[in-house]
Amino acid sequence: MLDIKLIRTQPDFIKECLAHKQIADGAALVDEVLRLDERRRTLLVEVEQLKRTRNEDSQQVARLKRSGEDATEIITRTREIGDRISTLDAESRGVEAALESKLLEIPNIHAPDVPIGADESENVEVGRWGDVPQFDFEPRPHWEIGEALNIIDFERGAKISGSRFYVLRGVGARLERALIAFMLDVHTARHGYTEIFPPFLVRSESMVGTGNLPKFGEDSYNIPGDDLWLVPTAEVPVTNLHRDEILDAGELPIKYAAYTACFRREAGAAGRDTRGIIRVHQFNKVEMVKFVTPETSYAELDSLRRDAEEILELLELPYRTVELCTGDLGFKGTKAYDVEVWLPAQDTYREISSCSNFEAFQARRASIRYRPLDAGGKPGKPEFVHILNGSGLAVGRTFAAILENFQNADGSVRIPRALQPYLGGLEVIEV
RNA sequence: GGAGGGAUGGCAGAGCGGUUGAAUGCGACGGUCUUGAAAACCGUUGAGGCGCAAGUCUCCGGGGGUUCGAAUCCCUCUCCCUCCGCCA
Repeated sequence: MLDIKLIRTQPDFIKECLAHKQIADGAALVDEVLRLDERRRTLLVEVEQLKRTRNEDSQQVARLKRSGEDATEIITRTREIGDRISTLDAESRGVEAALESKLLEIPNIHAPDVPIGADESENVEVGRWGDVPQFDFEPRPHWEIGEALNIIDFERGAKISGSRFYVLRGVGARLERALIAFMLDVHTARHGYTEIFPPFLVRSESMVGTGNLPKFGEDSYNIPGDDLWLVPTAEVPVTNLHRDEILDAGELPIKYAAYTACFRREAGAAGRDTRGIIRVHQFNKVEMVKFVTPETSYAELDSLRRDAEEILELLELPYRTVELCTGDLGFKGTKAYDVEVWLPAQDTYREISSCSNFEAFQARRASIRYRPLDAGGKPGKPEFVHILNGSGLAVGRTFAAILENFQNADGSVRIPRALQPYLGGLEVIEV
């Protein structure tokens, strides 16, 4: 959520930012917010004046009654004021609710240095690591390798749960578990994150806090009778850990790493990535979430991205990192990097981590603040923290990348050295 | 699932429907005293909206209601606790 004061004072700037984000009705949205905000403040002034009068009158009633005098006249008069207040309050609540819901639909604005662009084709590559493997045979896609090794079972996954579900078995199941443990170990032991194991079901409020509701409800699975949602990412429960809290400046930065399964309906993805485990309804992911002071958030974004990249380096997987242009930045971010792993069979890099700074966008929605210290070290007024998050990494896609990058001509797959201890020393997966 | 009890400021804990945004204690911060510290004493100490400001309004788990007036009464939701049932 954006600061209403910013919209009020710089509406044209906001409209321009929304246009860069390719938001078609951005200007109309801003105008509607301005209109509602104006109306809200007008009502507020009027109703507050009436309430003041009522408060004074009520105290007058109290005085009269105490001294045993008659108060019926003033009570009658105040009753009318009360009715007027009820009417205005009702209208005020309506306007307030409308304003709130509009505000929740307005995307975040981008940081000033983000490249302007229409879509992902205008993202800017900012780094590249590792040598793309050369094969003296035609590299096979991970779904073929996985089935041949009898570690991925698509058919039975579909039987049990439908399309875009799969089953891991044997070494496959263990590899998945190994990756999760490995990633969490690196982030906690080397990168200083605190491990969190959150609930996989969250309430609507939590989804609103991170920006997954009200606009993107179709993307997630909802449990209708219970107002619960299956987490689309650990970002949702972990960010909401500190909802409605005021943190001490000394606690920041707070860095959490959490594994969860992630559930996504992929409603708009019909026909895309239908094969393999790149795009499925349930996948595992280790997520990093940071709560930081505003001055440090862009430096924290850089280190967050590095923390994700280092996992790939330790796993010997080639990747590149792109900075998202305004058109690809999405709803919540001010600035974001995608880390993309090399997938030989697709002959391309595919997103395996997305690292974003949201500045105060989520903090404002979820009311997560901290108490800054002034020059003399005294605690001041609460301010919103900046929140960032990034995948570290998408486990299923890492699994696929390992199969494809380390495949041998005979169908076996080499296990990267860093992962071997997590697989009982296994060096190669063989048929 | 059934039966009860509860939710108040950073924490603990009062609060006959009428100067209660809220006693008191602890904590924190500032000061006095001290070579320094402790103790003692004094003072300060919630959040938000509108407003240039003075100020004003709102908030005692959330929402709604009764009333001239609600932390206090009523309804409802959420969460927590105790007992029973069920259960990995």
